[in-house]
Amino acid sequence: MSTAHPFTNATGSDVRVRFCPSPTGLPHVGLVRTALFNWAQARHTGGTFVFRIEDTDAARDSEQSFEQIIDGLGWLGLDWDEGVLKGGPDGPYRQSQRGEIYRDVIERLTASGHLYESYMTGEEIEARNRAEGRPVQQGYGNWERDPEERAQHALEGRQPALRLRVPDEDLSFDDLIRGPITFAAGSFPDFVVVRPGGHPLYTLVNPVDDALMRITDVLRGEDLLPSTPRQIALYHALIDIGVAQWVPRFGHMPLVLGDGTKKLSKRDPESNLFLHRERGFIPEGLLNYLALLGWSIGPDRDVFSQAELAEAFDIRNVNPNPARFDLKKAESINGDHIRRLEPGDLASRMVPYLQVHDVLPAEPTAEQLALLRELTPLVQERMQLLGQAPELLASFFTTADRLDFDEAAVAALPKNAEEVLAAAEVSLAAAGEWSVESVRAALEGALIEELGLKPRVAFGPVRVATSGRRISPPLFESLAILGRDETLARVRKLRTALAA
RNA sequence: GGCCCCAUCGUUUAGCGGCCUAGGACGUCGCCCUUUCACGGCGGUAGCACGGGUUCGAAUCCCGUUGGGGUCACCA
Repeated sequence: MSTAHPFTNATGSDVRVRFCPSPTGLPHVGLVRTALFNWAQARHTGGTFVFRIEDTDAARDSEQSFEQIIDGLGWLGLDWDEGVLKGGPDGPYRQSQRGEIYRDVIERLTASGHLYESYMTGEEIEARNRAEGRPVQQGYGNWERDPEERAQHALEGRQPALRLRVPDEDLSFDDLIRGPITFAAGSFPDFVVVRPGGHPLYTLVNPVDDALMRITDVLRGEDLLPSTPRQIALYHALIDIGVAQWVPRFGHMPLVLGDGTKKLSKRDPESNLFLHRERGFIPEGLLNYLALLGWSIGPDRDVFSQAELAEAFDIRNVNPNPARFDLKKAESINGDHIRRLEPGDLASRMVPYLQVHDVLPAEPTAEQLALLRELTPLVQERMQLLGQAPELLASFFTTADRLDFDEAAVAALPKNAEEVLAAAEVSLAAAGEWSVESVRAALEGALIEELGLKPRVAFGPVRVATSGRRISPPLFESLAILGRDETLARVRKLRTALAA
């Protein structure tokens, strides 16, 4: 490796990483994982996290997608130090606003002979490969390095693209995750960096911005590994003209796979960040699970906070194997994090989910919020997703006359359900002060002791009557919260329904 | 096809030459707790792809095979 083109050896607070998505489509989990690992590396080293937007493809980029990415990062609590919406010394941070900067670099690269004009179209390249008996997949043959070749096409008055003249030497780098990797000289041809008409491409602007923003560690998906030697070649050119001082380190993170063996596709619903949010993942849980895709905080442990992640994370400990997105495990981790929340916090987080399902109105009353807070401990241990809250809690925010009984739950009731309910009604009506203990005493006395029923048979009908469901929060606690009148009304309602 | 990457239970991960008769978690199965569902507890199931080396000793190092994946745009 030539000493003229050194790699960086930055450590600690000199580390600079970046996240630079292209705003095309919905944020997906692979994108989030990339952001997360970059964030974690910056926070762990005490370095700087730069957030840049690569919107150089007007045909595919959208403002909506940009806003969704901002929304997603904000929701997850992945904050950046320099970049979009925040500013910094190297702005602007949207590539669509950096045209002047690229024009200048392109001019200097051309003047120094690193770029040359290329007039051949894709069809011409293919035709020539066929004519010369080369495999078409080999692509461009660097023919226009020869000024005479160029001149022929130029005469036709065409606009040239610009290609980087790649060095005729092996290109190696020490991948932070995979170790030493070498690409042999000649394994890729001179590539286009500027379209005819002057529009710069990703192949140029990505390394140029990384250089200008003095990025030290490029952490990205494994799918970009094959393009790394091209970027290093460009870096060498940028060092030659004084735009860059060194080549960054690279770390290629394993791909996130879908159900099969294939990369998680954007079409796959499991890849959609917002779908997970809608289903009730909390940021703590999703972040924790995503971190587990390729990384581990240590043996015998897999539930941790974002702060603990930052404390322990090191990109060099990331496992190079591709990892499958396992929704079951993700939900389990999420459930663990829900259990870690303060009840008051959990209650507030459930509100939007309850509103979507009309369990709560857009403007809940203080009484409703207090009731929700009171109910939270009853459901906290039986949820993996916030989206499960409406099903569990709906019956507490309605009245007997509007309560619906789940058909399957009613159908599964024992034959003597009506008799059970009658006994329950009498005993509950006669119970003294209404409390968890008095409700328990009344029901156990009437159903277990007097009727001699098994608890399962005894309490099932009462549960269905009061919650409308087969599954509910703990029964006695639920009844205590519902109150005597409401409880009795519901028991009577189910009795009537069964008698009909 | 060329180039490149990867290879431990179904999944994910620990393991960085002896601590491994390979550990954890999710899943799954059984049991306990229990008024449902959960939570929790206990126990079971199941893995180093294969073949050569190197070494006193290999899941760990090297080579090969096989398998999987990525990438080969005037997209990013």
